[in-house]
Amino acid sequence: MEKVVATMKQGEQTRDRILKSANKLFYRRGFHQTAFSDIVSETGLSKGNITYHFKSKDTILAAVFEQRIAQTKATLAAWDRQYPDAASRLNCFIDSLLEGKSTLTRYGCPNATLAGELGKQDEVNRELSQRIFDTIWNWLTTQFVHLGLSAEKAKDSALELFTSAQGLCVLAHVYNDESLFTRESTRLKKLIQI
Amino acid sequence: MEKVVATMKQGEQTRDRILKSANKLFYRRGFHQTAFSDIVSETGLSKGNITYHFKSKDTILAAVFEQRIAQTKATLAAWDRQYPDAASRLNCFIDSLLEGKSTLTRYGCPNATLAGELGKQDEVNRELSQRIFDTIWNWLTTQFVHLGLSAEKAKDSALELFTSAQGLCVLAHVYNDESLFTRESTRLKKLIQI
DNA sequence: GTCTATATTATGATAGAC
DNA sequence: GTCTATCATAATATAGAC
Repeated sequence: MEKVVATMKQGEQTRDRILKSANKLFYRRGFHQTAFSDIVSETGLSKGNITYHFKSKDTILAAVFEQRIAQTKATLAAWDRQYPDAASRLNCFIDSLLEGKSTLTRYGCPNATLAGELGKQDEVNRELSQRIFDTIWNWLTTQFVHLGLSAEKAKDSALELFTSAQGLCVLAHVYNDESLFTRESTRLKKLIQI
Repeated sequence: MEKVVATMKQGEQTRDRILKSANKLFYRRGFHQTAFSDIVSETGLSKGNITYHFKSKDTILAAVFEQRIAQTKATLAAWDRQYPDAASRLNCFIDSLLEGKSTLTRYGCPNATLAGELGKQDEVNRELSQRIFDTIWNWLTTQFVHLGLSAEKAKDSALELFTSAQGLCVLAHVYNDESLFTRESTRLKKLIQI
């Protein structure tokens, strides 16, 4: 989970601030459309200071990926702690789409759009995206197993739910229409009725 | 449809050649990752000549969009002419995914990835992507109506099929695993059984 | 650790010869 | 209509003062 700011040293805080801003910008503008100067504006730090903490833009990207992977795992672990039953946990997944629908519509899925931009040529970045997707797919599969499905069937159900969610993000983004999320939520909820 | 090269004037042929190369590059590398010099290499033309036909990179992009919209309409119209029944036409849609699975896995859906890259800030480009998506969604809806569904239900079924296809493209791309297409094709085929 | 200033490249766009 | 050559700019990366 996220460190409490008060317990961080100054350099650590700065590093964290850079990462937060970069993550936001890479999501909202895209990686290549985010210039170094954008990160300067967003953080309020100097270019030199940012370079002190990350020697290149690619280094920032790698750190952003690591942060996203950790964040994804943390979120899923929190749901696991909060809800003892798989049905409620799967509900969390769908509800998180509905709660984030406004942003997801405006900018698409953060992981899919970044993967789409970076995965075309760079194999390394594609694999980092894959790690995030794998974390989610495995977690979904585990929940369906808890609902009583076989390993095989659970993975299929997880795939169906995951692809539906991703497809929904794509269409909502292209149409700039967040009502697609509520419109399809009924069907999504049906997928978790076992 | 595409003009026959023999009937084109020289300038028209050049213009067409630029468009074809740019479309390919924008798909495989992304718009911002495609430099002017890449189009020069791909076409074998000089930079000056390309500029003569399109005054800027954005002008090329706009023309690529128009070409894609026309191409999408042409493909769907061809299926309409070739197959009298809606079931066969919907089969064409699914089969086209399977036939293109290798490229779709490598680079994602050409329209979704371009929309993901360009739709984040530029409203105009998002709307051009939307026109392509709308062409497809409307066509799918029409087919489901022909199968006997009400206008409302047909649009829902079309949405489910379309989102599934898009989600599939996202996951296959991230996982670099084209077998996901064959794996999910059974479920997709079920969606067109009315 | 943080800043300002500079170097280096590469990109999109233009000018002008043929 | 097509080419070569050049310009202006914007972006990443680096150097060095405080």
